[in-house]
Amino acid sequence: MPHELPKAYDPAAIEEKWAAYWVEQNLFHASAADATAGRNFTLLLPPPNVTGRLHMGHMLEQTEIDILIRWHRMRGDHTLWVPGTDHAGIATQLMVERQLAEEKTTRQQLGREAFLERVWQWKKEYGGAILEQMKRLGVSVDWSREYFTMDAGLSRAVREAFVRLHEQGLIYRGAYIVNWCPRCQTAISDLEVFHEEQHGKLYTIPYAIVGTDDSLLVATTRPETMFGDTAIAVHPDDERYRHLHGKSVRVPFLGRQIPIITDAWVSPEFGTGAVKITPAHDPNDYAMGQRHQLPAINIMDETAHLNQAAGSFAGLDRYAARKRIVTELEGQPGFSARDHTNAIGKCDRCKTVVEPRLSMQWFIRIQPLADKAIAAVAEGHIRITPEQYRKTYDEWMRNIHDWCISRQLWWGHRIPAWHCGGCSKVTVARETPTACAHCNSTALTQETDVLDTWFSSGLLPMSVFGWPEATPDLATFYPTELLVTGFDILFFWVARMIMLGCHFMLDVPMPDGTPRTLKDAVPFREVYIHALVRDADRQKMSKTKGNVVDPIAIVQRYGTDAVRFTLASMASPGTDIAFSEARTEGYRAFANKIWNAARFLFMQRERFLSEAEPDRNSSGDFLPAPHKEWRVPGSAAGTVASAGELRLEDRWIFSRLDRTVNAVNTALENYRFDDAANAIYQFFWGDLCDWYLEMAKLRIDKAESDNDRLLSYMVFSMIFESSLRLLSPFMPFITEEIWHAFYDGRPPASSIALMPYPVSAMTHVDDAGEAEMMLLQSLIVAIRGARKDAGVPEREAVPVLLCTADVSVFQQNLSIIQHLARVSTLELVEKLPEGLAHRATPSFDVAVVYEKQLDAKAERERLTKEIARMEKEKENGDRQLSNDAFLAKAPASVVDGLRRRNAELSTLIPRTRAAFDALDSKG
RNA sequence: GGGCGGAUAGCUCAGUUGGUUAGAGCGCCUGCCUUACAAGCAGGAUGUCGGGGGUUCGAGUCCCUCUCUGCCCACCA
Repeated sequence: MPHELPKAYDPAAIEEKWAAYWVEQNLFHASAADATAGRNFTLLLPPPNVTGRLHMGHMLEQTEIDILIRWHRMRGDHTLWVPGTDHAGIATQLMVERQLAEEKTTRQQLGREAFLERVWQWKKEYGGAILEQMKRLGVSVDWSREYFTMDAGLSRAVREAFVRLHEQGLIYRGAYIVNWCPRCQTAISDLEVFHEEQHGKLYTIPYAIVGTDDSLLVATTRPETMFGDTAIAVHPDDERYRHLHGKSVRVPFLGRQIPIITDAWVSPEFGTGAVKITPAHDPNDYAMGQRHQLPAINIMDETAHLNQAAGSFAGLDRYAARKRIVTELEGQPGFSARDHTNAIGKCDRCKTVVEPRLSMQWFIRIQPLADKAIAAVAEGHIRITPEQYRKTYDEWMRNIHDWCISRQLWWGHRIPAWHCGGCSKVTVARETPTACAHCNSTALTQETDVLDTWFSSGLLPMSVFGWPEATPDLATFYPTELLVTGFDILFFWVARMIMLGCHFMLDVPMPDGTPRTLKDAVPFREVYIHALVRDADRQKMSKTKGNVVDPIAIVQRYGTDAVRFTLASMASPGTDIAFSEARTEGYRAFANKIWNAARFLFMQRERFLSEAEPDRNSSGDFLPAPHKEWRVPGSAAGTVASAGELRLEDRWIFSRLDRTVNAVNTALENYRFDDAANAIYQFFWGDLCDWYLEMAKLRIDKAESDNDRLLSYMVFSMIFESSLRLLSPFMPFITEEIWHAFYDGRPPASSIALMPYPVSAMTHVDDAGEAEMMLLQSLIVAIRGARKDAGVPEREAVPVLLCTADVSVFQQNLSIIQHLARVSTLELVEKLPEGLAHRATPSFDVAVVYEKQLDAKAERERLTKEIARMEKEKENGDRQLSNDAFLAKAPASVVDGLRRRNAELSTLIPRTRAAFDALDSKG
């Protein structure tokens, strides 16, 4: 019995049930086969790392996506949301390595094969956690399409992409200086390095000049790299060093001779104006080494310990070496150290200081890809919202460097390249080759490096639909419509998807066989960058600060719907979200409000013998014609209209709903989740519950006719049902529960999520009705206020005197006024007597008759303020209206509005003043 | 070093192309257990819209400048 809903809403009691129901029913499955009607709305979930636990950022992202997805689905679009997880190379390997460390072993001891087995095992055991958490949030993804970036199909796509890029000459291998993480023992891309200001020292070190007793002072922050020095550079125009051009110096400790060279890159102002050049350990030095054909001496191993090239310093860690060098140089003439702050690069994953290191790596020649990616956005094939990020994207794309895609890890897609033992050349192939492509030797060993994780995720919009096969899925769902993601992976992921998608998909013909252009090669047509979720004090959430809010915990406390609504209502574009539990509490109260409105409805339902049974609403309009769509079983004419004339409040609430529906749809079109949420909130609570429901209550109790009773109940029913559908994308759980109860076991669909979303053509907007209702409301509010001033007990009905030019609206709605403002008699008078609690408005003056005197002091204060405010406003208005320039230039509507308001004020001010004087005379 | 954003009520934030009285939620004050809801109802207080200057008939909104504050990018040892 639905009307026996518990008094307070308990989300825990229903959410698990519906979450499971949605998954079991495979409710959100979409296939290429049923893409017949409506347009496609396809979207990829940014795949969380297998190592991940759900955090507030995920929840915001998924809430926003789910709102949009549910909205589109209800609007009749062919909607697909594809979930999956990312193998997250470094992060996952790190996780398992830690586990091994606890067992006092290492991956090296285990060996590659066994280690990978361990990782798969780990993945099987823990990798699904985040998806399980997502299920709890009720996100409407197509679970039957769940993927993992190392699945066979996706791995095949990775190999295919690699081979093709290689064939096209866009992948090359070579020894270049890269960012090396000595802890992870792998190369990482520029993006995986973050810079941090660090207080260090700038050392000045004397290098003996060959053939003289002098020395050249060289400034450096990294003395330990001196063993790899192959030159000292000065600016060609630096007069201080002109005499040294062409001379040599000796590297301290080693005595090795290196030339003094000139290069305009050197800035004479910094340090001593002489800079040591270490091509194997600094990107700038590397570039200079190239320009001057300098040798590069690698002095460190992969753990950043010095090697044989460092002479007696060999074996020392880079920092130990620095310390010893400084100790040994201290006291030497010319040596000095001063404080110096500079930004140093650290590994994104493990925070270890990155070592620039010369090593053999694989790269993508990025420019040709970047060109297409720039064009795709510039030509409007991809829209970026908020727009400010478009510039960021553009700037990054234009300054892009070749992408180092090889990683010296074990967990990941192994590079499909084989080294030949015979000719030592490389064979790149889709499947394991039997012989070297160059010399036919069979002595092949596969490349040990794996690919950057982002290489595979960059292919996802294609690969999840079967690329490189020309599958129906690829034809139907590519390009996806929208990508919703955080700013932090704009370059890592978004940019890569655009580059790879544009590059490869241009070669895939359109479903009708015509060649594909950039417009349809893009992986998505729109990118929406969502906000960052911070804590209530605007601090970034981080484990170290201990301020991380666990979404699941919050969800358990307040209900998923309340948390979702909180996030939506705070998600205004371009601003971070300060997540506050106080706000969530407020929306839990909102959920409770919805719940109780439902209880009210169900209670009333019991009172009607023949229940109103809403028909399925086929057109999607929330109420294109209520008298057609809603039948009353057993009634003669069987329509709402036949039950009686719609009253003012009925017309008004239809009008308000129509506006709200319009506002919500418009807001969602523009990603204004906040506007959408607020519009619904305001309508449901402020209009429907606070006013309509109260009016319906007394009509149902005391209506003059049975028809009118039924009518008010039915209107409330309809509005309520439409509100549920309107709310459903935001609060899927509670709306699902109540909606099923609403249909009492005979729902028109298996889920409210499959019902049409309310749309509005603004045909129910009733300006006159809204104006009349506003007048009625303002009278009720004025009486309530006056009652309060007079100290009337809450429940006591009192006589009220009203002075107004037009009494019709009040007359027609007398019973509403009497009940909502607790009025015993409403008497129309020419002039209000003095000394009563009183309110003046432009349209009427009203006073309550109550013997207890009002608090004259408080009343005087209130009126004084009121008069001052109005006088100031009038003054401003008068000034503007007497200004010819204003009259000439301002639009007529503004001038008219001001005139009208000023006219109101000129009657209001004296009336209010009279009330004030009346108080005065009473003492 | 370059770029982007923010500063509006005690707190967290809205405020469309400049246009009449700057809004919401939470918090606060007062009164109510009114048979949907005390997670509620009703009433109420609160702002020199960061400072200064300018454009305009009119500026929270546009321009300049200053202060404070986030964030991103960057190979100067």
